[in-house]
Amino acid sequence: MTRHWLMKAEPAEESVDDFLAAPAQTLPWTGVRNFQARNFIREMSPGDGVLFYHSSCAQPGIVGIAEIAGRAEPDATQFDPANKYHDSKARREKPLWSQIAVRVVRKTRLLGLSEMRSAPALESMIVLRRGNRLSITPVTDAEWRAVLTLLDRPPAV
DNA sequence: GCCAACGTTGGC
DNA sequence: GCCAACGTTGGC
Repeated sequence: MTRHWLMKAEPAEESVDDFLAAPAQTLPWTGVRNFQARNFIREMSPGDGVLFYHSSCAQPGIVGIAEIAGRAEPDATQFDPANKYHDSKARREKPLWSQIAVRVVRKTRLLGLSEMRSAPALESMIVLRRGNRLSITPVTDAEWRAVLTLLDRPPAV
């Protein structure tokens, strides 16, 4: 079954443009170090739709449409002592964290956080809930369609 | 830089 | 298993 997700990236680390510039517009999504978000990665299937979100930046919001391009596999960065996401508790034979290939399909206009909050159709989105800090959240079919509709319109805020 | 909110850690 | 302290996220 095809599902939909919202995935947060910090553009200073990896932006939607970095994905577009990569071979096949695809990069592994690494560095997730939260169990709930990791479990979502493990539930993903190739072809799932992704809302690409920029966070911790001047203009937080949705900036592109992407899709899952592979299956969950061990996150390579957990084994690398030189990597900032290194996890000393992880073992090759017993990985703790997962990564997955993500392909950016296209950039969109910025659907800013404030515009998202002001759209009644997006009210239920987990990413908009108070105190939410999850970097990966499931998106319902209705929310997905509502976002695509909003993206086709000029900015409302 | 501030701060709310949440996850993780570790003592007991 | 409880829970206080601490660390992190992320918008502003």
